[in-house]
Amino acid sequence: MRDVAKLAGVSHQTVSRVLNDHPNVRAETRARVLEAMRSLNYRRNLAARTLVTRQSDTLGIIGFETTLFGPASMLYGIESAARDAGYMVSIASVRDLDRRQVLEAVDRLTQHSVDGVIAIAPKQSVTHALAQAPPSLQCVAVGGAGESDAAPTVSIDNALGARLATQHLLDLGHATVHHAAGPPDWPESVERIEGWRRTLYAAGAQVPPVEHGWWDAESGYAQGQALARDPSVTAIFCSNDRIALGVLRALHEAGKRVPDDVSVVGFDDMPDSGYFVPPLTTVHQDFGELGRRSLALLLEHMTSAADHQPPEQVLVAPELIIRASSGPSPGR
Amino acid sequence: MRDVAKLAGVSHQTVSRVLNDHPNVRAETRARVLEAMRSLNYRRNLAARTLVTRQSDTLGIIGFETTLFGPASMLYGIESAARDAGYMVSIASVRDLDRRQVLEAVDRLTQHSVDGVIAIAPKQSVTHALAQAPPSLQCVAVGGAGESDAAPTVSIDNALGARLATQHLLDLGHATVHHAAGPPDWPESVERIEGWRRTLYAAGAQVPPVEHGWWDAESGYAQGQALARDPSVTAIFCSNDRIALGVLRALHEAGKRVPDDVSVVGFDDMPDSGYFVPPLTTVHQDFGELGRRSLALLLEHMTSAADHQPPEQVLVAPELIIRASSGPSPGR
DNA sequence: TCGCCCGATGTGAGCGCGCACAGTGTACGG
DNA sequence: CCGTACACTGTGCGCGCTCACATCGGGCGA
Repeated sequence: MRDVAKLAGVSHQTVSRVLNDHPNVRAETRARVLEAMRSLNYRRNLAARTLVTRQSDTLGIIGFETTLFGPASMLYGIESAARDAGYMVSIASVRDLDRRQVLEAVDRLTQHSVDGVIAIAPKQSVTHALAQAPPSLQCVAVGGAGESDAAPTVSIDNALGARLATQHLLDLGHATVHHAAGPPDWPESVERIEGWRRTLYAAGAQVPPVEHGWWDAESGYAQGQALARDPSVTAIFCSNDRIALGVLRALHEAGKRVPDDVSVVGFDDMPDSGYFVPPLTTVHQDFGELGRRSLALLLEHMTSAADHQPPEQVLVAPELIIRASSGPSPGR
Repeated sequence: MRDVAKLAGVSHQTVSRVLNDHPNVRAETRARVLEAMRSLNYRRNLAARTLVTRQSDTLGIIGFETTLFGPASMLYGIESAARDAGYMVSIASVRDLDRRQVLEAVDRLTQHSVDGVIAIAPKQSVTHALAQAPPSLQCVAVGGAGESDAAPTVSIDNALGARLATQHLLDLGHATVHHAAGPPDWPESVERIEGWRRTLYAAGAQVPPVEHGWWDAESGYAQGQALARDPSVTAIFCSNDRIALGVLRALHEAGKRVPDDVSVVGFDDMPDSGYFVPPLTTVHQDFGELGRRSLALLLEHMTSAADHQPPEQVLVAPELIIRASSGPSPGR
């Protein structure tokens, strides 16, 4: 920077002003400085800037299961929104969502002086842990938990999605809708169950028992095999597309035709779910939007850190995508 | 730090020594300093450290299509290996792989003074761009291109994978193997084609013409429809699992049974490919290993920056996973 | 004409660390 | 008894930048 100042014939402070777009610099001077910067191929040292301003223009992301499509998409959404806002992002992945690991991740990010943290946080333990973070650090949770008491949250309206799926199947004439659920300790899973249950209840339909599983096709396959044995099952709402994939295979192997004998609906709208056999009716989540909204929320909280509003909560509406896997009830 | 020094009754330098594990500190002194750090809840300011040491303990990752399973897995592999090695990672995603965007990403990372860069770089344009990065910045490319002239590279042995798949089908008695390829300008796709072609050639089998497509199921579906029309097709090697998914659907809709009429083999071993209908025989890539190896290679190059070895190239061997989608040739 | 204000620029300090070097005390051999 | 060696600790400095303040000069109203 000193070299630039010397070459442009100004003081280092004027260079700094040009760098930071201060208004009170004569246009000609600014041009001369810019020219000097270019010819010296100067780049400012952000570490020094961070040292004095105490802000790094870097955001931290606490990632969980980021190899899965949903989290990976959120990550991408956050990163690209952050770039547009002039922020860099650093990642701290977490193998499990227990308090210790989350706090450790927050700590690593803090050490590297991030200005804020977005946690991909499908379980409540994360928001709880986040509440223990230094209060000067703004945190936002994105992903799972609807009801957050600690941190501001952005999530999909899972209950709405479940309602859309369930109602769609009821409208097709199915007497009731069975559910292949995700893990019981994930709020996303729980909220989808609730949405499904309430919709059935509102329609006066019988509410079948729920089997829990993991989020993958293996679990869906197991649940599907059980459901295929029950002849009264004509419609299955699956808690995500991977589970639906397993259910589809189980039904196929049991000789049940989809959608003629049984209708299946998923959740997520994974990239290729339109090419399952048959193409899967599912609930589309806009993960990119989720990322963008969470970034916006974080930035908002960062600028107005003084006034302590109650933690906000943003819900993003999902959308039902109707494909071939759902059709009229066979009895109709 | 000054406060810690005061509380422990030592100088700031001694505190620094404790922080950096210098040997020449009396055990008792070290304990006193550590105690002071704990009681003041002291964390060292890494920005200041970076400023003086000129290294940030941060690595940059240039990401491309990180919502897909493969890149997302590499990202995760790199990140977790980096954490174990004491590094933080920052991400710079890139929408397209043209030189400008890649250089821009390198620039952003450089500004934030990363110590090295790993590029998830399935196309050669990236390694070329990487060569233009400041020579002080160590770069490693991971993912696609076998033949790199510029940067050290870690990639899957695509040709080997293709050979395993093709040979497997030939061994089952198929007269030849058709190929549903990926995009023609991706080295991964090209190398798989080459491996497939060479295997057929070595076996004296006829080499069918190749159709190119994108990496998704939609493209596989289109290719599959064309292949289903040709009664001589009994075996199809797909350039990835998503293409295979589309091919499976096309075959199913055309009334072809898998594997009775046509065998299908994929590439990637995506999480749920074992639950396709039927479960997909495929070539397993260890993306996590890829990430770890690339990190190791980068660190190696960073420590011995002086001696300019020719750019290394690491190949990771894939593995054939045999499932139900491949079986004996119907004519046999 | 004088004084005042404001835009444009320069000066010095210090952010929190690690490095080079200078000290201090203790042990040991001559 | 002194000198040397070594283990341990302290002192100043500067990394590159921004902030608060000082300075300078010209335009404008009284």
